Amino acid sequence: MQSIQLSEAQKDLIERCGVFFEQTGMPPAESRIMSLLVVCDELELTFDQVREVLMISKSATSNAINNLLMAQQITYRTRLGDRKRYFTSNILNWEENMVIELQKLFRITNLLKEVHAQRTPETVKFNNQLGSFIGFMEYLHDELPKLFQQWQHKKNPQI
Amino acid sequence: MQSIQLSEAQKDLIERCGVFFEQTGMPPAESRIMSLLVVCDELELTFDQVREVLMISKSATSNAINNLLMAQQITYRTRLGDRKRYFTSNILNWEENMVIELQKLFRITNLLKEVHAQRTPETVKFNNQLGSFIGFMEYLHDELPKLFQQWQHKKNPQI
DNA sequence: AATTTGGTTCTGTTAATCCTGAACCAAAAA
DNA sequence: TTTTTGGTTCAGGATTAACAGAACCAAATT
Repeated sequence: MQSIQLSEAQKDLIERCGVFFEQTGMPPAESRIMSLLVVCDELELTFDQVREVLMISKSATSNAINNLLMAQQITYRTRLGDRKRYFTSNILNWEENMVIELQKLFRITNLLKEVHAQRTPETVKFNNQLGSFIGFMEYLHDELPKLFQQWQHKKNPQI
Repeated sequence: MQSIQLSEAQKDLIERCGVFFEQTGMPPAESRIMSLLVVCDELELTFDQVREVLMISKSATSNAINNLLMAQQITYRTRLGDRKRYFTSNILNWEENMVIELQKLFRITNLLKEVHAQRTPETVKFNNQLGSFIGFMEYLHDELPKLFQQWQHKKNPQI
């Protein structure tokens, strides 16, 4: 098995990115795998390369990888005549990811609409402020896709 | 102690909003307090009202409230000649909150810049895509405040 | 001075998370 | 047919999180 090497700087960066992902609620092993796949020189790593360089057990590696696959955070490809899977970070498919994250964010808007609808009419100011917040969320929901298109156009003016 | 009443619809809504907050990484008790304070008819609740209606212990209430205060998710006011604190949701100060959330989001941009800076020059396409992602995050960082201003202007055209 | 109020802090329990190591398995290779 | 490869699944173990209950405390009230 071709084991991979990391510089001290890379190891440090993986740990720090790992902490970031942990702070977003991702478990430690998954967080490090995410980080490893963007930091290391190799574009794709096998199960065993991940396991070895991160020094985690096979079962932890298996579960973490499968969770990341299900969460669409990583992908893999295969090669003809080779049973191994070659895993890559999905961070560069960030357009899709961002859409998913935004959908999550806007779930709160729907809940807040329910809250707004059931509130006592007594608290006029509170209700108005809540309505205003909901309004802004809906504004964002409409405008963010446009912002994305503008950015694409700025990058590729010919389109 | 003036204990508060909730309709069945309100109880259900509190649980569902609570689950939403839990999914963002907030502990159960804190999640329910957050939800209670936007759903219930009263604009402000005391320590004991929260404790009683949510059926949690004094210590759990104390810790949850103090965590929410530190995280700026709730606030309280006091009344002259009254030792109790009256807690309110800070969700309507969402402008500030959104700025804080965005700062968190952009912490990943800084990490990704470090990743980009240390990457092997061999992987040209990957590096370019990473650079492109960073570019979009920085674009968002610049444009989101403008979007917010546009919305305010749309709401209050006289300003 | 004793009690009540409005909490905080400490200790212990339960429950959940995250991991290891071992057993296991199917497909491929020897 | 046996062994190796590339994993998965299962049975615990360690750590951490979240809460309850009780003791505690200072300020105010009686």
